[in-house]
Amino acid sequence: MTETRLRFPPSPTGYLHIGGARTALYNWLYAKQTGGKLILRIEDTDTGRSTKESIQGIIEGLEWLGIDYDEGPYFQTEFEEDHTAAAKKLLEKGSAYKCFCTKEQLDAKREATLAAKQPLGYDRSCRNLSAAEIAEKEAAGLPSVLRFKVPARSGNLGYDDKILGRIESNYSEIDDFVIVRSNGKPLYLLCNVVDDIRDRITHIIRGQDHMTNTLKQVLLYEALDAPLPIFAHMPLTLDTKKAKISKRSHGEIVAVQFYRDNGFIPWAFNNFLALLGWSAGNDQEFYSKEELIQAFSLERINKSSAIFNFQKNDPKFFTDPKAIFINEHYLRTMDISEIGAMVKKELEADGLWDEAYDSTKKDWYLKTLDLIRDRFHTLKDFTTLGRAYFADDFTVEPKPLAKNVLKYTELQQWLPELADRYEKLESFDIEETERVARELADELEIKPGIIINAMRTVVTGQLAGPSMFDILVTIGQERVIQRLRAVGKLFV
RNA sequence: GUCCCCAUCGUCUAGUCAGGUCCAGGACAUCGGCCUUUCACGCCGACAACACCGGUUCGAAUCCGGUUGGGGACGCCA
Repeated sequence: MTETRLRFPPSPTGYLHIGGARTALYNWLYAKQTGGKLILRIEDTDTGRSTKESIQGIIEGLEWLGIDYDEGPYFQTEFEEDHTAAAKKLLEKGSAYKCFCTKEQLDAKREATLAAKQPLGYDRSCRNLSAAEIAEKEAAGLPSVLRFKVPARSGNLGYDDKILGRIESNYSEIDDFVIVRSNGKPLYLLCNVVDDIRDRITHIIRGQDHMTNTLKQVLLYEALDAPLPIFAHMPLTLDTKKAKISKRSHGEIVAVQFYRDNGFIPWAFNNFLALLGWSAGNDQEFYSKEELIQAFSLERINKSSAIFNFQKNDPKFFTDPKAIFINEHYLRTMDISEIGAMVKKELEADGLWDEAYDSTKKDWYLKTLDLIRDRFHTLKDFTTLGRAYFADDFTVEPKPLAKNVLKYTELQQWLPELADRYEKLESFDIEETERVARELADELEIKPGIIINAMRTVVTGQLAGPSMFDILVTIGQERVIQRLRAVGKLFV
């Protein structure tokens, strides 16, 4: 059996978005599963729209996701000779012809046919120009494009799609498409096929928006005497209004980079993406990398498009709730040292990182993360909601401040009193801190909850968190005492 | 307009190819409850779908036809 060879060919006209990332992921999964190769090819022939930043963004995005490739990145513009040679071959063998129709003429015709509600498409007026006519036009200096000559056959052209099944269309429906611009630059339809032939691509997994291209490209493979690869057209990702997701209309929320910058765990995001349009046929929803590679299959990719379920300005979910749910799952179940490495980057970025967390305080660091990670949603939460564990300059949130502190002015005496008692403790552990706090509440004849909730607010700034006495021990005697004594400044 | 593709809870989906075990299963979200010093987690429960109409059949989510709906493509973009 020959080696499977897949490719991911983004056009660098914007950042890597979730649809592209999913396409890359599916190609990657299939390559891994079959022991094949994945090739990254940057399709930059649209020089007007391609940008360096975009290329960089795509490469970084793939790297963050952990989608690695075996060859490339290749750049399509570097293979212009191949494309031109193929165009020449097609012209010489009569599979293509020169067309002298100008853009203006074509635009006018298109409008007319549209108005007449006729099928759009080139009217083939240059298809049967004689050699003399062509020579005459060229002598007059008229520019021309090269068009592919769709074979004059009756019946249907088709191919077997791995996801959709047999796809067919009548030859009469296929347009004589342009393969070379008037400036001599070959176009996508041709370049893409020439590159795939050269790169010996065996499987093309791409979006359903390419289906009409595929019919044309099947003809190109035939004309170029190349074997046809296996095609698989994936469902598209749509927004909640069922419109195709695009960089332009949705903004950063559909960019892979957004998820990196908002504290997603890379594999969690892949896991989410994999399930958006594919399932193994059972109820499993969390997959390790190895499990997913093993379980993945082209045949089980859904035919119908999937909706990326995010609501603009949703106060509770900043993106698809399921994506967040999956991220939370990994956040709580991954090996704590792996979490530690990821949180390290967040702490570093915020200037909260202490080198000792990698050495003498490593044990404390990992235990603390383990203690607080249960109620977090993203990696970002460690430096925001969890700031009080790593620094003294955390903010006290208004809600718990009002509810748990300001409501009881006596706390200005009670908490310092508790601090004094804590200072005398020889063993600052869970049992002792709890005993002392409850004892004080008893003496004051108040509910322990008042003391405990006030403490939570003063010590962590948060309304909610882990068990209070776990927190005290984690934050440490000295810091706890300081924070309890400073309660007064919250009342001003 | 023309061609192509698709159609199960709000969302992701299982079940469709090989019709009965499906008055349709799971997950997220939502809403209740339990647990709890808080909030989460966890657990328990509720809500919620076979687009419609015909046909085939003893029997249809499943097969066939049509309708409707949605999407995609129709560039000297990729």
